[in-house]
Amino acid sequence: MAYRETEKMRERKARARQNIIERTWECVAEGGFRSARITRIAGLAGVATGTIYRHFESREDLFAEIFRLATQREVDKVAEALNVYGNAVERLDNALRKFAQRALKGPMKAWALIAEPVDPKVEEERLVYRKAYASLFEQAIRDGIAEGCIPDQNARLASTCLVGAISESLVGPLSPTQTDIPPGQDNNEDELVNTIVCFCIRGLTGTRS
Amino acid sequence: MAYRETEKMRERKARARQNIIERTWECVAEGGFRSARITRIAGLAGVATGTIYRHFESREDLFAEIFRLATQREVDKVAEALNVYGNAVERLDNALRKFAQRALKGPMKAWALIAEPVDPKVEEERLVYRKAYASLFEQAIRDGIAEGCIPDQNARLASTCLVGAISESLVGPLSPTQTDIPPGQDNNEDELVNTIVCFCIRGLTGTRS
Amino acid sequence: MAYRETEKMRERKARARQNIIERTWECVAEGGFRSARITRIAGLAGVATGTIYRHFESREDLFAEIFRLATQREVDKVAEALNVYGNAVERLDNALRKFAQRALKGPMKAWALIAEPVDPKVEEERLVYRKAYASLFEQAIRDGIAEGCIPDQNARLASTCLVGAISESLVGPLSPTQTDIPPGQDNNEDELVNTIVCFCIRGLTGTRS
Amino acid sequence: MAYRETEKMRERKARARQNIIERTWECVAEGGFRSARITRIAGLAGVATGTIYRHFESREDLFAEIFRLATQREVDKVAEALNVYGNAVERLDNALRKFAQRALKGPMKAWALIAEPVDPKVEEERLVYRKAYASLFEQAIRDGIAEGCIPDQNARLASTCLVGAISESLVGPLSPTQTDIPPGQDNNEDELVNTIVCFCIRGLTGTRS
DNA sequence: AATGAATGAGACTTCATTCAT
DNA sequence: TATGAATGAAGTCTCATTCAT
Repeated sequence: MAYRETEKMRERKARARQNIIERTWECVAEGGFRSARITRIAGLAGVATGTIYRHFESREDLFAEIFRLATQREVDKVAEALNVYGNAVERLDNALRKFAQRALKGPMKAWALIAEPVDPKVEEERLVYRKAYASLFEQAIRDGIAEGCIPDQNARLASTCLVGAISESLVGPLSPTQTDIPPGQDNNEDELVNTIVCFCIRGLTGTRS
Repeated sequence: MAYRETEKMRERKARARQNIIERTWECVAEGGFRSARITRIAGLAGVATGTIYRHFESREDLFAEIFRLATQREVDKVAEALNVYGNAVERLDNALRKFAQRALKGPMKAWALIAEPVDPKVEEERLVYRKAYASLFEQAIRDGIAEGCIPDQNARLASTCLVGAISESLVGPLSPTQTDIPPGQDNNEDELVNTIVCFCIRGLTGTRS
Repeated sequence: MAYRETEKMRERKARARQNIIERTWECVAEGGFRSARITRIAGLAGVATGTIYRHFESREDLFAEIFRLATQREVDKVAEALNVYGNAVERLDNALRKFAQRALKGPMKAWALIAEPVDPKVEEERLVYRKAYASLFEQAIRDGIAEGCIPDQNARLASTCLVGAISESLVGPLSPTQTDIPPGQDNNEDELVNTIVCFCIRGLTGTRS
Repeated sequence: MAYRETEKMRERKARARQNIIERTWECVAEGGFRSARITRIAGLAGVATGTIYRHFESREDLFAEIFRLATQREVDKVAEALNVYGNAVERLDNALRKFAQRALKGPMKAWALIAEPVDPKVEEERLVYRKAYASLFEQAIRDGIAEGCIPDQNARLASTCLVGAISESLVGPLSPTQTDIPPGQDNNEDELVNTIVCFCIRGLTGTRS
């Protein structure tokens, strides 16, 4: 019979691609981009290595795509969290909390997106990502300055401080090698997030929240 | 006499070892640990690759040693900066400024010590390093709380936030991909350091400094 | 009616095959056999790669067929050019000129047919092709010897020399790497053809034409 | 004991390199550059693949070196053959004969040097090689014109014809697939060389030698 | 009969480490 | 003790061919 079920095949192909993407993201979640081998990804996805190359031009391109997708998801979440009802400080508080919570859930993923050294094409995506974050926070800070709830300051630099404080505070300390921190009240995730966000908000506003 | 010979040899060996260490640190300053090749290190040091292995068990061990030494130097600087006359906030301000300035002078070094992904043995050293920093800042924060110039808070977590905010703010923004930030007042190194340190101090104290 | 259907299908199939052949020859004209990818041929022909394999057993078989057809065309041209009115030398002069001119018009094609290294099955076809040429020229040379306008000699070997001299003189010098020959009178195509053909005729006749 | 026998090792290394070169040339003699695999070369040489890369930057560089060496040998032989006592025609006759005889001894080698499509770096060497040949023959032809034993003509073009006629006449017909030409007087190597060289000389001089 | 996604062997290359000298 | 040539596992990528649809 003729090959008419193009639709079905297209779907199947899309599924295969999606599968590769998900398996790749799994690998990245395990050890970052650098240690995600094409052979391992193919193995996990249950396809031949060549198949990866039918869906993506190169390892770098695959990673760039993964990065783009994961990043978009994160930025969207932050944008959404900034979009609640309230003044700028409240909205920033909400967004920072969201950002921190998500990073805590997948530290290696967060690290891969934020700090892992990557190839040029992926780094290019990261630049876009950083700019997206910077823009979001920066605008919210500007709003706060206009509203009078945040003192006048260099909004751009401040937004970088926010991302930095949270990233390192969460990603750094929680990286695999650091999970030996003795458990206790201090390690309670909620308190961790709370403390960091308070630090950030105070850093911005200069007031005890 | 035989003893003198041995003495001489020991000294010579120590010099060789020191030389390898210094050349390795140079390589790391260029491109981080990952891109520091044994062959290049040997080349710079003017010895054979095999000689490296007479002084260090493996590349990883060499790097761990490098890390340990570099780290100690940094921690010492911060400790020294914390040791000035003044109240806790002033001392922390001084230390954070020192930390930020040093990171700015050698961003790649700072990145290698703070954020570059490294092999387990090196990561182990990093943990020690983080703890050393944490301890120093933590103690200063506790002092501040006791003095009443810093509000009561989780000192350990706060110290992590400090390191994180500064690291990412400096190492991140100054990484190669971010050098396209348009030059201007904002890029002035002093202002950069100033802004970040203020953010940190406010984050700690909750007051506009 | 069933028969008519079959007839129509046969025709359609023949057209598809012809299309594949023409597109393949285009690819060969671009970069020779070696760089003619099945995927590219299929793309140009507007069919799937699998379809190629419905018409030809393998890439090698496809190339062998292409070679056979192209070759036949060339040999026919030479045969035709040898078939003019005149003595053997004049007829050979005419044929060599034709041969040279055609090679000049499509150097890559000529190179693919004459000199490109190819797989066994294609090489087999090349043998046939060479023999066809040899036979044509050989017969003309024999005619010339009989007519007395060409001195007695090994006609078969002489015919090989003719093909060789022209092929290399045209295909070799016109290959991409040699296009840096400074332009001028020497590069005039007509003069080039003229010189080579004269060389060949002199080689045969031993007289200054 | 200290590593003092640098001389010995240098010699050994040179031998290893020489060995690789010879084994590579063997591979080329079997199937040309294209089919000479690094793994096979390493296997023949009895070394690891990595060893090849200690002596040569890349496969292409190795081939370029092989080409350079083989080429130099050939050009030297021709230069030497042109350097005998006699007039230009006699010297050319001698050189062409030498050239033809050598090509006959190793057709695949000759083909690899003359006509096989190769990577850019190797092609670059070929250009040098072609120029060297062209220069040698061209000068001899000019000498002949000056001496009056060769009629005035485009010496450069003529020299190309010579190389072409011989190359194709010998390399083409004698390639592996063509060895099924029935043996007989015609296939006698001496006669073959003789015929081709006569053809060439007549092509140049326009006289029956 | 046509499709084209999937296959997977095989090619080149890198570089930390070893060991005869 | 120092040397550095040699090692070889491991990585990415290509492309002719197959086969379920």
